[in-house]
Amino acid sequence: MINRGSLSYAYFGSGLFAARCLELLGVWKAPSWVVTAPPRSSGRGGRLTCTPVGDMMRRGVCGQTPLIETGDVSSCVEIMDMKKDIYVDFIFVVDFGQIIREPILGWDESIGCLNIHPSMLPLYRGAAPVQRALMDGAAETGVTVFKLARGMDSGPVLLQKRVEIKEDDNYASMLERAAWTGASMFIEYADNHPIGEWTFTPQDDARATYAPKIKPEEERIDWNMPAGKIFDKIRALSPKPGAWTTIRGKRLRILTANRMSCCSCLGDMSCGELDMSGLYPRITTGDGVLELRTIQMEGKKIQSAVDWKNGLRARMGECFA
RNA sequence: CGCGGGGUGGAGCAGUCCGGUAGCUCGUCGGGCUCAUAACCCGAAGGUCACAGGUUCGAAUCCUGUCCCCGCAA
Repeated sequence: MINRGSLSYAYFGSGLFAARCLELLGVWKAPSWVVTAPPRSSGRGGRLTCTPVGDMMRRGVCGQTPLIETGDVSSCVEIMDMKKDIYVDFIFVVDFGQIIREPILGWDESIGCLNIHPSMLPLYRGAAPVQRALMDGAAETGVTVFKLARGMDSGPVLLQKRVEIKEDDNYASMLERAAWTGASMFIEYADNHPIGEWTFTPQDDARATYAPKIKPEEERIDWNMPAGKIFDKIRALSPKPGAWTTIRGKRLRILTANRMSCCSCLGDMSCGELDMSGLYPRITTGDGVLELRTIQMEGKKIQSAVDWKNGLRARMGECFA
């Protein structure tokens, strides 16, 4: 049974994950209207920058779909008017960045607000579920479609699916896989189940864990940590905002690295010390050795660690700080 | 007008302060050594030093303007 023609939804989203989910859902069925955060002064020179969702809408990915940009959904008159003018069966709230309160939370003539969250709720509730799962070195995470309730990411679950985390995955690749999995899962369900038959299962709050936003100080690498932990941090923050260290007083971002399988015994080298003898630079950690693959020096473009090494004119025993 | 770094042979960089025949690591091509090699040795090609103007006997280097790339902070 396909009821593709009868479903309608509004879409509230701001970030990258929101933009990607919207893109995928839009192929299936375009939203009736979209809400995102307003452009804000950002980036070099403080120019106005749209959210990824706002940017996407401006590029015409959703055709002429109306777009509302507001920093305060709860008291946004345009949203109230839109809701009156264009009926929707539910609202998707994805990676939106604002807490949904009354009156919008109470707009549940049919379904209310649905959220796509890239984790196996009740695990990793909060702002940075993908990054936290990667940082924890998890072998899998998931994606959940649930109904918004008052507590953060605590509402009853409609759909849920596991997503594998591979050794070479990072934040970007996991975000993509979660968006793809979440959107396909939802589309398949919606195409085969009339909205009246959608069933929700409460979360087990006792099992809940939290994934707080990444704080800037967490982005710095402590070379005294074991190689595995550092590796996970690099993946979790790659490509943005990037885990970093410093050398010669400048910031060096590490986008990709490898754990060295065997030769984790570089004699008496100290933590953070560089070994430039191989093709790729290697660095000693608290436990084991990491091989740098892709880096970015402050003020420079992203480059292969090989290129960086070639131009570095490295001295013996140089260290990251 | 938020702060700052950078644009030099195919790649990454040094040289710029104190103007004077363009250098390093790597790659490419040719040759050699080797059972062999991403290893080693020898050799070669390849650059309007972002662009425009100015100062000068002479500018990658000093002055002025333009374009492009990037980091930080918000």
